[in-house]
Amino acid sequence: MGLGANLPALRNHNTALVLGLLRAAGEEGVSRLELAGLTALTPQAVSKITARLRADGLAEDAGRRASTGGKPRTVLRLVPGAAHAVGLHLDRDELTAVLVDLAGTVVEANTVALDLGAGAEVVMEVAEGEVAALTGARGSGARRDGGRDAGGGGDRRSAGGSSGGRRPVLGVGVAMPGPLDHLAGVPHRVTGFPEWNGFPLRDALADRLGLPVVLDKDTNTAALALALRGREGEAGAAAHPGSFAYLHVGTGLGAGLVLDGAVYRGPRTAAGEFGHQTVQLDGPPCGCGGRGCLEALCLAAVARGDTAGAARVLGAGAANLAGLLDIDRVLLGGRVVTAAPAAFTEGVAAVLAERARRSGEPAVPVALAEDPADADADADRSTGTGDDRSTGTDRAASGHLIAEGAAQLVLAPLLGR
Amino acid sequence: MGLGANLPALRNHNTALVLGLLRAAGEEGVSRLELAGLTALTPQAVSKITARLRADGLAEDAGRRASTGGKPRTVLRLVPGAAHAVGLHLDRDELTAVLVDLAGTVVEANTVALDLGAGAEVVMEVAEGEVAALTGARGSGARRDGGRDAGGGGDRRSAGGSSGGRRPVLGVGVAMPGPLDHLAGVPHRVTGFPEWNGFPLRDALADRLGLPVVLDKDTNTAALALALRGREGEAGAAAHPGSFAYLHVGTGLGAGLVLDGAVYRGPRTAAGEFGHQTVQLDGPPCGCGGRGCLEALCLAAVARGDTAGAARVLGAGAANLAGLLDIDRVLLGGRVVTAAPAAFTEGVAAVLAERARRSGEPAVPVALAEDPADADADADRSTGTGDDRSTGTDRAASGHLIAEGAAQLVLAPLLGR
DNA sequence: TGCAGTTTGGCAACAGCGTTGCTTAAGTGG
DNA sequence: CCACTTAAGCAACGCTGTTGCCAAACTGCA
Repeated sequence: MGLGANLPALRNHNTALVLGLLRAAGEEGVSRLELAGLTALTPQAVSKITARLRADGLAEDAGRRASTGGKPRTVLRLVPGAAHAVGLHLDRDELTAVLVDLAGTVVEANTVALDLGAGAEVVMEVAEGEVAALTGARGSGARRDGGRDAGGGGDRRSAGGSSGGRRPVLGVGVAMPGPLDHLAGVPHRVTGFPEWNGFPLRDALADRLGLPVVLDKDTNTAALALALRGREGEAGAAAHPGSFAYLHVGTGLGAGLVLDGAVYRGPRTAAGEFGHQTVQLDGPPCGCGGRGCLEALCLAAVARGDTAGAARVLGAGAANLAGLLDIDRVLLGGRVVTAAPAAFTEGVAAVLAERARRSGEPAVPVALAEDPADADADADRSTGTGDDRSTGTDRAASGHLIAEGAAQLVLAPLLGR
Repeated sequence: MGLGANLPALRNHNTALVLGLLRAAGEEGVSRLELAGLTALTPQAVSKITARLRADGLAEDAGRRASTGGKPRTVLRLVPGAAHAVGLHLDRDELTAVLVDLAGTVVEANTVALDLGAGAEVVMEVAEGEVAALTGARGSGARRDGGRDAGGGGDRRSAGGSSGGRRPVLGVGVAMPGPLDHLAGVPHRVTGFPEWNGFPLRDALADRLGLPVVLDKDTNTAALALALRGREGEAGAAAHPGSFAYLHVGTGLGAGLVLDGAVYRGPRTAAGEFGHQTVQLDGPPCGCGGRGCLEALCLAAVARGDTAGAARVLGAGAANLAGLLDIDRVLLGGRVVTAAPAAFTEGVAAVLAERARRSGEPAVPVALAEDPADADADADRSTGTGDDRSTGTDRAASGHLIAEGAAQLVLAPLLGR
C-alpha cells in the first residue's frame, strides 16, 4: 500500500517531477519560474533542484527567453546523453533492441530474427549480445553490483563523472507478450512456448547483464511509450496527464491502459485483457472456449477481408472501454491496423462518434499510434501492402514502439512515473 | 498533474497514512511498532506522529499487548468521536442523511421523502435542515427528529466549554445519480430533471451550510464506502489496497470502480458507465439508442421474471470488466439485487468461474455489497429512532451505503485516500 | 549616457521533517 | 533478585523546502 515518506523520498519526488517536465519541454527547454509554476514549488526550491541536476550533468542551460521588462529567464534543457536505457522486445519470431536516451529518443535500434521457442538460455544469450552491442561492448563483468533495485530508494547517482564519452546505461526494460508478473519479473505463460512458464527472466537477465532489469507486457510498454511521447507534443500536456487506451491488433487483440498518466497494470499485471471481452452473448465460439469474443469476431472479419466489419467490432469494444474508464482518447496499433490504418481509425471513430451522439458527450478521438519507424520512413503511404519492404516495416512498426516503451520502463521512475 | 511536495505535505501524507491504519485497525487498535512496520517509517517517526494525534485528541491508548519477553507494546486506537462528517444521498424520490464518525461508523441516519424534481432551492432547504439536525441544531428551522439516542442525552449544550461533548463536523459529502463533475461540484444531467443541469450545487450548498461540500456520483460513494469498510474486516487488508467493482442494479445499471484502493473517476467523473456496454452487437434496442446494451438486456430479463438470465447477462458484463481491469472482486448492490441476492451473486459468480476456468486463473470472487441499513435495521427499530418507514430495506438498502460513502468523501483525504 | 524600474536567481538563515544514538520504562525468565 | 529483552521517549542531527535579502541583467524613459 502507500508507504511512508521521508526526506530522501521527498527529494526524489520533486527531482523526478522536474526531470519529467524538463523532458516534456523537449529541445526548447523550460525556465525555472515556469517549472515553479508547473510544480507549485517555490522558485528557490526549483533553483536548488536544477542546480543539483546541472551539477550531475543531467540538465544544462539553453539560452534565454525574451525579456518582459526585467532580467530574461534562463532556459534549462535536459542533457539527453546523460543517461540511457535499453529496451528489448521479445516477440514470437524476432528480438528488437533499442537504446533510448534520457529525452526518450531512440538512439539506435536493431532487430534480429529469433524464435522465442528456442528457450530461455538462447534468448538471453542473444539479448546479452544485443545489449552489449548497444551499450558499447563492455562485457558482463562491468558493474555486477547493479542488481535489481530499480524503483526503490536508490540514490540518484551522478551520470557523468570522470569517464568522458561513455554512454551510461541505467538498466534494461524487457517487453514480451502474454500474461506475466510485472513485479516479480516472471512470465506466466507464453502461448505456444510452455518452457517460459514461470521462468525467472528478470532476475536471470539481471544477473547476466549486471544491470537492473524490468519486465512488462508488450501492450503496456507500447502504452507507456505513447504516454511519454504524447506529453512532448502537446502544449499543456504536463498539466493534464491524460488517460488513454492503446489497442493492439496483431496475432491477437490486446490493450494497454494509461490512467491519469500512468500505466495501469492491475494487482496481477493482468489488466488490459481485451481480446476476450464478450460483445455478442450468443456469438460464434472463440479459441478461448467462450462465445462472441471481440478477438474472434474482429479477426474473423479481417480474415474474410471485411476490414470495415472488423473496425466496427473493434469500435464496439473501444466504446465499451472508453465509457467504462472515461478515456481521453483511443490509439490503434499492431500489424493488422497498420495494414489498413484509415479503415480502422475511421471505422472505430464512427462507432465512438455514434455513441457520443447518443449520450451528448463529445466523442472520444481515435488516432493511429504513431511509430518512430513509420514516422521516419514515410508519411503519406496510406494503404501500403508492406510486403515489399525488406526490413518489414509493418512488423518493426509495433516492434519499435514496444521496445521503446520497454526502455522507458527504466527511465520512468526517474521522471516521476 | 503531480504537484511538488514540501515538508507540510510530507507531514500530512504520513499523518494521513497513520490515521488510515488506525482506522483500519478498528477497536482493537495497533501498536506503534506495527504501524512502523506497515508504513516503513521508523518507530521514532511513528511515535512523533502518534504523539501529535494524541495531543489533538484523534487517537488514544487502548491497553497493551501481551509481552513477548520485554516491555509490552502499547496499543493505540482512533477516537471515533473526534471528528464527524455528514453524508447526503440525493435520490430521485428521497433524501438520506447520515452522520459518520472518524471510525467510519454511521452514528445517526435519517431518510425523508423528497422529489428531486422539486428543484434545487427546495432540496437545499431540506438538506440544510437535515444537516442541522445531525450536527446539533444550530441551523435555521431545525427540524429535530424524535427519539434521538446514541450520543448521550444532553443535546443542545450551550455551555459546552472547550472540548465538551460537541460533535465537530468537518464537512458534507453529497451523492447523487447521473453524470456530474466531481471537481467542480456540478451535476451535468439528472435524467428527468433538467433544472439540475449545470446547477453549481457544491458551492451553493457550501455557502448555505458554511461547511466544505464534496459532490460525487452515487455509485462512486458506494464504492468508497465499501473500500473503506473492507479494510477493517480483513487482516492484511492494509497491505493490499485492493481493486474491485461495485455493480449497482436499480433504476439503471451503474458501476463504481476502486483501483489500487482509490475510487477511479476518470478525467470527467464519467468512469463507471456500465449500463450501456454493448454485449450483444445485434441485440434488442436500448433506450439510449444503441443495441444490446447490458442494462436493456439485464432489466428486460428482470422484468419478465428471468432472474437467472439477468444474472447471466450481468455476469458477462462483470467478466468483461474484471478481465479488462484485473479486479480483485466484484460486489453487487441495488434494489434489484437485494430482491434476489442469492440468485444474482451465484449467477454472476458462475459466469466468472466459467471464464476463469478457461483462462486458468483463479476466479474473481463475487459478494453482496453489505449495507449497514440491513445490519442495523433491528437496532434502529428497537431503539425507536423514529424512522417511520418500515419498508426501508430495499430502499434504504443502497441509500445507506451511498450516504455513508458520501460522508467518507470528506474523511477520505484525512485518511490517506 | 544615466538612472529608475522590473524581473530573475543565488546566498544565507531558518523552521520542521524523519533519523540516529542513547536513555528510561516495563515487562520475562533463570 | 538480577540479567535480558523489548518498547518508547529525549536530544542532537542532517537535510528538505521556505523565507528574507541582495546581486545580476535587461527595459524604458529622461
